[in-house]
Amino acid sequence: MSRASDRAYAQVREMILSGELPSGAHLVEEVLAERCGVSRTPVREALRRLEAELLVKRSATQRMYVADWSLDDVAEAFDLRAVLESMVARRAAEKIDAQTVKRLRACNNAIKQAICAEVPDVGGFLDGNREFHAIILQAADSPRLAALLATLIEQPVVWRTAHQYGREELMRSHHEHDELIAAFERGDGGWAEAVMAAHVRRAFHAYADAHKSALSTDALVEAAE
Amino acid sequence: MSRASDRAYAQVREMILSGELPSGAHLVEEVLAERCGVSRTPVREALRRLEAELLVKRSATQRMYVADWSLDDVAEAFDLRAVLESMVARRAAEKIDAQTVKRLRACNNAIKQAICAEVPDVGGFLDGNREFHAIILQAADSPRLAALLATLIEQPVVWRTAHQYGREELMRSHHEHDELIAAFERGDGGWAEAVMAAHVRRAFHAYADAHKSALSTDALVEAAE
DNA sequence: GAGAGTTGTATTGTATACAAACTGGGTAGG
DNA sequence: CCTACCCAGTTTGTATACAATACAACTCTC
Repeated sequence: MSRASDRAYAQVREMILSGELPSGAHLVEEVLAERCGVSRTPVREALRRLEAELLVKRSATQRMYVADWSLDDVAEAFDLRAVLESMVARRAAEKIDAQTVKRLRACNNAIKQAICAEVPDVGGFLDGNREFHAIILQAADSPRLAALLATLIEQPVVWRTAHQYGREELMRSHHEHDELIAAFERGDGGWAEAVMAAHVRRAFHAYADAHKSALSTDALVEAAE
Repeated sequence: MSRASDRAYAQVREMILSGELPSGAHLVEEVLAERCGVSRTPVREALRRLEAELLVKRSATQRMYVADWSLDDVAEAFDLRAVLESMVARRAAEKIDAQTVKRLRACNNAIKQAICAEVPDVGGFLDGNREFHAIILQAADSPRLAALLATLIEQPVVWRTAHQYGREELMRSHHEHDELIAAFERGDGGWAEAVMAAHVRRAFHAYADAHKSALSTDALVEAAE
């Protein structure tokens, strides 16, 4: 991540996801270039990548704006993730070796440690979670699938969701991972696929619930003003 | 397609798919720029797009090469297409209106015309086919799915396949379209999904068969040299 | 006062120049 | 003979200048 275009990508992405650049904001290359401390060239590259992720959209006349993600959009993205991650799980189950299963188990143990700390370590949970899914993606040995998922990784959405989780919900996630491991051990692609689909769909509903309560909070704040 | 980067994209892509730039060939920006009659800037943009489609890959040191697509890679791509197009079909079936179904029917009639000409009009078939799937994609109203499929549209593969088809096989494709329309009329997402999955998977095997005979031809040619 | 044309400004697209990084081969030292 | 290193030639990354296009405000006309 030392190249200028990577920094620009990371920074602009962060500005969007943090809300510093709100939905619909016009993204002017030169302004972003200055804020990132680089020239327009790497900013352009970053914008193309963000466009592919649908985080920014362009008008008919090539101007770039921050896309607005409605709950429907998030639902659609989770739908896709569910389908693709399930496919990953099935392929992984059919190809995985004993040693990789061992790594998954170790990783899921680390996740459990993070959850069971005195105060749940959400950061640790997220790192473990990321690694767990990365190992599976690698085991699936499918560059195209990996490429498609990369454009869908709404890690920030997962992040927000996890922070809403209580210990109990984090444990449910952990147990689903266990079930995935069991499916992998038996090389049962169908089982792995089904568990993964449920895993992602549950995550979506956790997000949606959090979203709804956030909306009501916003409404309250607005009413108070 | 009047912007230089679009032309560069189309031209480089064509050079790759036609075999003018063979698998593994090193893609030097300046050389491509000259061949396309543009500067390096639009070529770079084109290469990033092709990279996202996995038509070119980059080495650890940022050099670009033409990716080599084994039969396994093509199989993986078709797998993905089958899953995603099925999802498109299901969503479309749940949202489509009568007028759009009418357009599909008209489109499929045009396809039939092309097939039933004295000499089958493969170009017409391909145009109709493209339009048919585009209408469905539009009806599914899912920008993310559309974006993902765009990076998978191996139209050239479809093209090669269709040219191997006889009239009978073209008609089978036509009849599958009819069945899709029937599923749409009834709003039966499950049916549409299943038919579409079969449609794509059959296309893959048609490709694989053609590929195998092409391979033996190649082998013969090599042996003769 | 409304609408079409016009012009100045803002923004994106492309070309080019230069800087940084990699490649491959040759040479010195072990 | 092998290894490590270094140097010239390539190739990619970034900055900047300029061209093309879009936008918005202002006329001018009716």
